[in-house]
Amino acid sequence: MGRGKIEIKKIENPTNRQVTYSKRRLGLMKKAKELTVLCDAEVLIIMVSSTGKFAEYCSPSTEIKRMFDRYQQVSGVNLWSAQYEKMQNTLKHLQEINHNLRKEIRQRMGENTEGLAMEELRGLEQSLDESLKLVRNRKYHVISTQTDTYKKKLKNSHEAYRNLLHELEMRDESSEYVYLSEGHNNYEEELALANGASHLFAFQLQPNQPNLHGFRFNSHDLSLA
Amino acid sequence: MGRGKIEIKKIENPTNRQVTYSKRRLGLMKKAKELTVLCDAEVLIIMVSSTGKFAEYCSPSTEIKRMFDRYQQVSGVNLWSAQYEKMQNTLKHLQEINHNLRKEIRQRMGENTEGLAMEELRGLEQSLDESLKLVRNRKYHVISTQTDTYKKKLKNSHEAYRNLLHELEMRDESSEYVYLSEGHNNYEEELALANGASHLFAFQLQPNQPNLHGFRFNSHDLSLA
DNA sequence: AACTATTTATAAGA
DNA sequence: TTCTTATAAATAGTT
Repeated sequence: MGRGKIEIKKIENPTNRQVTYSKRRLGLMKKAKELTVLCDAEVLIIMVSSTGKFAEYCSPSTEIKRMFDRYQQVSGVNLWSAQYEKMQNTLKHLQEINHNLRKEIRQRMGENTEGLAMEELRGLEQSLDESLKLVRNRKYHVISTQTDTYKKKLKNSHEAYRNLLHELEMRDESSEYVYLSEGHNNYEEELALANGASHLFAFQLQPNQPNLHGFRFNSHDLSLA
Repeated sequence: MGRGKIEIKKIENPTNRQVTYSKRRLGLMKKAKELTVLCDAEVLIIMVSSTGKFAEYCSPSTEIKRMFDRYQQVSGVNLWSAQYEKMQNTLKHLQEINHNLRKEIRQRMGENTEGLAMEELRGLEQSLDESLKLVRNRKYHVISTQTDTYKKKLKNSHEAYRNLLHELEMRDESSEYVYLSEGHNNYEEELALANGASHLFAFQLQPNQPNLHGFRFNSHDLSLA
């Protein structure tokens, strides 16, 4: 349809090719629009020229995403299958690991041990025994550190107090204010009060007894997966 | 381009519309093919008729998926961002949970306890103590069950053996075969042999000593995430 | 589905 | 690029 008939094969002259592309691209778009209107159809065209230029036509009231979704359904080709499957696998793997971790925690809490063989039970017992020792060591370390700190603090305030008292006595021997220190010479009692954590000492006295009315170590939330 | 000029508006007669759709669909395809060949371009057409029939054209050497990916890049529209983000969030959530679970396991193994407060340490210690008791109970239960089983087995075979021996003696008082039973009257030894698990007894004798050269309870693989 | 009068698209040239 | 125009191609209405 032009001044002369042409053979349908690649136009070698790049300029000619470009010109023809422009003209025919517009022609194709026009035809697509007409089809859309005349026949109440949905049309999606995506084009890339040999120079890499994009062009698209999408019939009004048609969403590209929806079009592709429907295309996927009809063709049975899943365009995202690669990415999707990859992510799905990662997800599955994570959930599996998660499950195993929860299982291990449960076993380390002494639950679900029915399926364990004798050797595994022995291993678990040994591991728990070692862990308990480590935690106790850590606890004693924290206790001693805290105690030292409070002892020093108390000693310092005691000294400051004595100095102050001494100074007052020196300054005003006939003062009406009398500071009585006898009632406060119980060192342990003052230490506990300064500490503000009386249970800490109760704990020190019976370090292996479970604290039935105090804090309990909670498992992390096991709600997901 | 026909016997008469037509207005570009929806063809109300359904039969006519369908016929026109068929004709023009083929025309559009042909144009697309020609464009592809003449201009060395890539073309993708997806069509849906008003009756819901799908049709597609995709230039050779063009993959729909690749075309679509490129389209996304150019248009900047991420067509499956919703899905993708949702999965990404799930992944992130799972990894977080995973991290917390590992942290709990490490703490239950007595590691990474530096960050724990006094109360948490006490709770952890108590939990480990309870768990250890549970595991030991379970172990003793397994041991006693196994031991009972083997004792019964051994008793049965012993009886069977005695019966056999007795029968032989009755049948043939002058037999050349003499069964000596003295060497096998060590009950404990036979039990251990029947058990096939001599370490089990070693373990029974010192149930609280770590087994330094035997099985160790292993943590699950912590390689991922 | 085939025909064909007519409209439409476009190749080549300006 | 855009316009022009001769001509090829597409197709509306008919059979």
